[in-house]
Order: sequence, then structure tokens, then C-alpha cells
Amino acid sequence: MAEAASKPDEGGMSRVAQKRQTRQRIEDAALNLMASGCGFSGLSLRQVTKEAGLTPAAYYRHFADLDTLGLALVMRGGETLRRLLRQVRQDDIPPERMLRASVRIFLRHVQNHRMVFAFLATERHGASSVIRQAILDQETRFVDEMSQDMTALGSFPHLSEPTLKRLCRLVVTTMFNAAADATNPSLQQPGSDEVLADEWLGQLRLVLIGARHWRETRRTLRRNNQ
Amino acid sequence: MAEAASKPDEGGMSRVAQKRQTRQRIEDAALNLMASGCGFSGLSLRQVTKEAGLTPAAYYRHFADLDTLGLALVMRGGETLRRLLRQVRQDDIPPERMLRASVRIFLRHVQNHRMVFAFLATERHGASSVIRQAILDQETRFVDEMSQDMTALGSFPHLSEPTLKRLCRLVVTTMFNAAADATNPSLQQPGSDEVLADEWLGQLRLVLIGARHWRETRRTLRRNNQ
DNA sequence: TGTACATCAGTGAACGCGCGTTCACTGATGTAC
DNA sequence: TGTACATCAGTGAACGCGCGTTCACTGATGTAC
Repeated sequence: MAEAASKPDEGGMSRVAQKRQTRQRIEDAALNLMASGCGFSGLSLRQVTKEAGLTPAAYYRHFADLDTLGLALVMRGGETLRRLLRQVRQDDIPPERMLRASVRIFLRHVQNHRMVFAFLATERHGASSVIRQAILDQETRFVDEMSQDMTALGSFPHLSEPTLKRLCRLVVTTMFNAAADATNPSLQQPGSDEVLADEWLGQLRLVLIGARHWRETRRTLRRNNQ
Repeated sequence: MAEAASKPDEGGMSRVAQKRQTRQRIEDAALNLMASGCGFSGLSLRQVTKEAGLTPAAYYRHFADLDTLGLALVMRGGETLRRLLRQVRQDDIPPERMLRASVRIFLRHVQNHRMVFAFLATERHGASSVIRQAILDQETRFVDEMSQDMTALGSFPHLSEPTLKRLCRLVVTTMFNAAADATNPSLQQPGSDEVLADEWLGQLRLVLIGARHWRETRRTLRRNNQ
């Protein structure tokens, strides 16, 4: 069994800082518990508070119910994603190295925020419709920013805007699937990380070669203009 | 609230036939309940038996526990997938129409077996590791058969076997995502089926154009030969 | 600085509820003669 | 064909358990004077 998260020193902290920290501890407890593969809807309020080292009743000082906690985690995941994009943008990489560099940045992000990504990837098709919808919203936002970045960079100037977005959606869902596999407990073996990264890289390359050779057809253009 | 499934006439049926039918009714009840978006792990034995029109205790005449029911549904889904492939293979379609025809057959299958596909797509990243593993196994089997078919058809003769499999995996996961979206209650609107089908078709086209223009690099060949 | 009061994060006990599982049972189907 | 017995799918009551939620409470932190 997992140990309860240790309460760090609360000595010189203001009340608001302590409260923020406890809230964080609850969120982390939820992510930790999900690492054993039970999924967010498999969590109980009592489990989470126990893992966080609290009484069940204390939970209500921080969240109204479990769904609200889930939404907080979705927001955290969304911020992580947007930080990822910002990093790709700011690193000022020469265009020809752009894709390779982006992939490296993404992999590092997945490693550093394993549990948040696992949460997004599994709950995207998960049990709570509220959370599912919130993740879809974050995903849409991410896809929009990504396609804007690509337009600004002139990565695929021959693609119409809807096609570029479709490309981004495909990349993002592939990315989510890869993140889900990378955090699937039953796929965890020594060295499997590299295999999964290769697999993901290869799939991404297939998609990007497809984008490079894409030609808009009359059919798709007509559809896009509808 | 959903109505309990009506018990069909049991008049002239043998005991084994009745038992088989009840078992089927339990499976259908589970799929029906999941249609409201709660996920398999959100089901309770009591809910399922109630929906099937049975006492909770009667459940144990058919399944040892809920996981066993889940595994039965995975098998049912696997058979559905393999039937899909068989149909593509047998229809004896001229090669140039192959992909378009396959897509049509796939969409028809998703429509006819909505709930089974939804089950596979959501539980692939779901809460039970036993079920997740079983779905991954079915998926591997499906990918293997699909790549064998493609080799036999000579669809992408320039691709190495590992690359062909990677292509198939990408197509299959894209397909699963599309199926999940197509059965996501919060994406259900009039006409959304066509939009989703277009989206899926476009994504698939991107991938297949990528496959057509793929060139094996020394790097990937080296990796494959390891 | 010291004192009296307010705030509020966290406690611990209690509640009613739906859950999975068990058990002895009932009665229709199936079988042996 | 008729009878006596075996099988076993489905019943209904009961169980203990973990769940979410409530409540009056405690005691450290924060504030007004």
C-alpha cells in the first residue's frame, strides 16, 4: 500500500499558504492513487483524503465534490500543455530542427508530468462526462494554439486552415495515446520507454510526411467552405 | 430512467438456450447502461442485473464477477473487429477502391455495433487493468491480421514489415479514437456523425499519404534489425 | 507589546445508502425407467 | 405415455462494508485595540 504523503513543515506559513499547500496535497494524492491504474472514477473521497493525510470531512474545505477536484486536475493539465507550446515557441529553434526539437520537449514534459498526462489521456474517454468535456475543451484550445503557431512559422503553407487543424488534432490524439501507453502500468518494463518513444516518433513522422505531400482536393475544399 | 429489458418469449426453449439468452441479456444490459456515459467501472452488479430484469444473485449463474463480464464483452468486440476484416477481404474489391470500400465497411460496422465499439474505445484506457490488457491483446491481433492482409494485397510494398505494422497501429488507434468520439454522448448532435466521419476520413488520408511517400531511413532500418 | 475576540482548516463521531456476496428455497425443464 | 427423481436458473432475505455527507467541536492563525 502507498504511504500517506508526508506533511511538510508548516511552521512559518500563513494560513492561506497552508491551505494552498493542503489543496495541492489533495491533488497530488489523487494523481498518485491513479498511478496504480484504477482511473479517476475509481477513486473515493475517503481514499484521497487518507492518502493526503486528512480526515474525509476536511476535504470539503477545498473542493465541493470529486468532480471539482477532477476539473482542477484538468486545468493543471491544460496549463502544462500550454507551457509546452510556449517552450517550443520561445526556444527560437531554426525551422529545420523544429519538429525534432518539439518532440524532445514533448517527451521531457511527459516524463516530468507523467501523472497529469496519464490523467488527461485516460479521462479523455473516461467515466465522468463533465471531466471529459473539460478535457475536450482544453484539447480544442491546444489544437487552436498549435495550428496558429504552425501558421506563424509557415510550416505547412500549402495546407488550408481546416486541414492544418485536422493535422494538429491527429498529432494531439496520437500524442495523448502515446502518453497513455507510456503511463499504462501493464506496459511498464525496463526499456519500454524508448520503444514507446520510437513508436510515437515513427507514427508522427508518418503523419507529417502525409501533411507534406497533401494536396487539397475539390472535395475537401468544398466541404471546408460549407 | 432506462426500462428493464423485456424478457422475450421463453416458451419452447431448451434450458441451455434460455441460459444463453439470459447471458446475452446481461451483456446487453451492461452495454446499454454504459451508453449513458458512465464507463464500465461505473457499473454495479446490481444495476446490471436490474437492467437485465434479474435478481442480483442470479448473476452468479453466468459470471464469476464484473471483470469476467467485461472480458466477455472484449471477446465480443474482438470478434466484431475480425468480422470487419473478413468482410473487407471477401468482398473482392478492385485494389484502387480498396481503401474507400474499407472505410465504408468500417463506418457501417461502427453504426451497427455502436456500443461494443464504444466499450472497446473507452475501456482501452479504462480503469480495470485486466480488461485493458485484454483489449490490447485483441488490438495486437487485429493489427497483425491487418498488416498481413496489406502485405498479401501488396498495398505498400516499399514499407518494411515493422513500418507497415506501425502504420496499422496508427490507423487502428485513430479508428478507436474516432469510434469513441462517435459514441461520446456529449458530442451527439444531429448531423455530427457525418462531421466525425469526414474528420476521420481526412485523418486517415493524411496517414495513408504519409505511408505512400515513406522512405525507410538507415536509422529506422537499423532500429528494426535490432 | 499585550489582550480579547474572530476566523476557519482540520477533527472525530455519526447517519443512511447501495454495494457484492451468501444462503436456503422454488419450480420449471430434463431424464430414467 | 406416465411417473418419480435430478438438475439448476432464478428468487428473496440477510450480512457486513466502504461510501459521501453532516455536525458540533478544537485549537492555531490572524486582527483590532
